Order: sequence, then C-alpha cells, then structure tokens
Amino acid sequence: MAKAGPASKIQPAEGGGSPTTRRALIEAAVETLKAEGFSGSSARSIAGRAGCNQGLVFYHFGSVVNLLLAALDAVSAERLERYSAAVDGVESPAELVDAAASIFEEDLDAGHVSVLVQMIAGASSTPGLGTAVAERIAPWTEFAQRSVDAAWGDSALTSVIPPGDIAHAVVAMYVGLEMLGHLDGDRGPALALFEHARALAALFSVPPAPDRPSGRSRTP
Amino acid sequence: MAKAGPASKIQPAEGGGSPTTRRALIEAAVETLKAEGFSGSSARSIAGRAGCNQGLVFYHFGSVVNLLLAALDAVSAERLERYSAAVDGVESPAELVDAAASIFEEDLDAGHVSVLVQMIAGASSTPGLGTAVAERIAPWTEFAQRSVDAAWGDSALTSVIPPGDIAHAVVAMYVGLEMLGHLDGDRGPALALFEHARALAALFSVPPAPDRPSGRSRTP
DNA sequence: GTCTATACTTGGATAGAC
DNA sequence: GTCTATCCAAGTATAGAC
Repeated sequence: MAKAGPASKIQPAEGGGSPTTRRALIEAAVETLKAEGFSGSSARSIAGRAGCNQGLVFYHFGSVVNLLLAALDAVSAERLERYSAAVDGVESPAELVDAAASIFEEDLDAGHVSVLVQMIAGASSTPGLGTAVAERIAPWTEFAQRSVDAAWGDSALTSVIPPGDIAHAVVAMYVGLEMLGHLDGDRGPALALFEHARALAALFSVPPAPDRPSGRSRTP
Repeated sequence: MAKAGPASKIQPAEGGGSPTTRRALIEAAVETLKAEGFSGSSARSIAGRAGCNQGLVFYHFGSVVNLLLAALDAVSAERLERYSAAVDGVESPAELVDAAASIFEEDLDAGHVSVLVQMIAGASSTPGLGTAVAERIAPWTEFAQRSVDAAWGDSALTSVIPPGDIAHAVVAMYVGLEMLGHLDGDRGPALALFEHARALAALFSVPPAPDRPSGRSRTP
C-alpha cells in the first residue's frame, strides 16, 4: 500500500514547479499569515512578499488555500521537530514544563502559533478547510499526549484527568494564549503562567525515589 | 465628566437610524460572524441576512468593522449578564465550576464564543482593531478574576498562581476550546474537561468547616 | 517557469432618487 | 430611512507571450 494522503479533499498540489520559487512562496505565505492574518493573505500580497508574480501561486499550488495549507504544513513540521528534540528524554514534570516554556516563548516571539490560529479561524469561511486543518492539528494533540504520559504516566494528575483530555487542554491553552497575547503584543501573562505551571507540576509529580520502599505519595 | 468612551479610534457610530434596522443588522452581523467568520462577513452578506440593503451598513455604522464591533458588544453584554447571574452567590469551587460548565455548554452550542474568536483573528488584518477588541475582552478577564477570588480567595491554588493569571488562563482556555471544538464540531473534549475540572477544583478547595478549629489544610 | 495581460467576481463606499 | 445605481479597489483564476 502506498503512503496514504490526507482524507480531506483540500490539499497542496504536489506537482512540479521550481523548488526555489515554491519554497519562496511557502515562506512568504507563512510571513503573510503572521503579519496580515487569513483574510489578508491574498495571492497578490503573498506573491508580493515572495517577490514574484501573483499567477505563480496558482501555477504551483492551484489555489490560495492550498498554498496556505502548505505553509501550515511547513511551520507545523518545523516546530514539531523542534519540540520533539527539546522534550526528548524528559521524564520529570518540572523538566517538561521548563522545556515547553522556553520553546513556547520562541513561538510567541516568532508568531509560529498564529499561523495555526489564523488557519483555524479561516476555516469558518472556507468550506472543507476545517477538516484539512483538523488533520494537521492531530499530530500536535498526539505529541502532547505522549509528553504528558512520559511525565505524569502514573500520578495523581492522570488519575483525575485522562491524558487525552489533558493533551486537548494543552493544545487549547496553547492556541488561546497565542490569540490573547497577539492582541496587545503582551506575552507577559503567558510566560507568567508557565512559571506558575512549574510549581503546579511539581505538586502533581510522583517523586521517582527508587530507594524509598513504596511509601505513600505526597499528594492525597 | 461625561461617561468615558473607548480609548481606541475604532468604535460604532452612535448616530441615528431606525432602531429596528440597526438591531436587525447587528443581529445579522452576529449570525454571519458565527456562520462565515470574519473574512466572510462582508456588508453584502450581512445585509442579505438582515433582509435589507447593503448601503445601510454604512449609513448606520459607517463601516463594516464598526458593525462587527457593535455585534461583539451585543454578544458580550448579553453573555456577561448571563454569566453574572449564574455565578451570583456562588462561593464554593465546585459550584463555580458547575455553573461555568453549564453556561459554557450553551456558548458552544450557540457559537457565542466564535464571535469573539473571529474578531480576535480578524484583528490581524485590520489596523487598530486589535486594541478595540482588547478593550472588549478586559471585562471578561475582570469577571473571571472576581469569580476566582470568590471561590478560591484564600486557598492553595491562589497561593501558587495569582488570581489575575488564573483569570487570563481561563479566558485563554475558553477561547482555545471554542476554536478546537469549532473545527470538527465536537464539543465532547471541552465538556469532558469541565467534568474533570470539577474534581480538580475540589482538590484545591479549602473546606469552609466553620466548626473545625483552624486545622491543617488538606493540600500541602 | 515566469511574466504580462486580461476576464470575471466580490467588496467597500458614495450619490442621488424616492 | 431605505433603495437603486454606480465607482473603484482588490481578489481569483486563466490565457498566452517569452
């Protein structure tokens, strides 16, 4: 069986075209989504940023939406790799929160999350786009769940909330913090939350303590 | 000194016009934002939904954005009143979470939050809109903080996270859950989270127990 | 593969009749 | 106050020259 493609109809054309122009357009689409949002990301504004002609958008990607999806794919892949590397080997809750905090700060500064946010918002006005975006969010929820499992596998936290629901909450918080922070450009509250989350995470952690003979957990 | 208006430049024209048509346009703008998002909310599509002419948008509100802000004001006022009534008199954390859960479910079903979400997202593409929307979110953050104070005023929770940061997180979660739920129309995860939040809230609650002589709190 | 030119559509906004 | 008519700007998409 060949590699299975996305289930939705909307998808970037995989066809030919100069790789350099393709990449320039994708990069420009990312920047345009960040700077002008979904409704500001027209073929003309993107091509202008890429320094090429508007018609190339349709030659390479068939439609504007497909280019925007390719842009989302690019950002998502790049960031997922970064997150995976940072979280790799992390097992304690405090380490996980620390890693997530420092990389999320990168995201806030660079505006990576707003690419996703804008595509989610834009899905309301473009039939079929919703499922295409949902497919691209799934890897993130799965990643979050794996990370939660690794850090809180057996703890008071996961006994109160299933890891899958925690993962959903984390992604939702991720998206929500980006939206609020983007409004006034103040990333302070978001960063403060991560700082506090560190203390909260410790509350719910089960100390590894392999030498302590199955004592009672610190949390009720 | 007269009542102070919003600090930002963008604001709905308070001028005349038939109140019935004004209200019809606002109502139609709300529905259009819910159904077609920010980029789908043109003067023509809104007027079509309201059953009147496109030019009336500009006669009554001056611009499309101002009409959309008036729509956000209407939804925000209506929901804030509803939330205030539901939370009024609530003091225990479990009660607060219960009240919030049932009303948030209404919001998800009716799509009230997506009006806010779309305006936040649209702010990226319209200069000046960001601060105007931020002004309309502030009452919600304040409301959340008051509610948190009433329920967790002196508890382990507020000693770990300042109420202001909790309020910010709540609003962010509110926005994020709406976005994710809107993508695939599945409100299940959001509702499940509220269910679990009930148990979490109890963990952090200080039992009122007026007859117990200042014993140690249950949480470390 | 990239550009120019162009057809067609939609949207914001105004003028003027009623 | 509401409608019709209209202007202009911007967007999608295609055809054809180079």
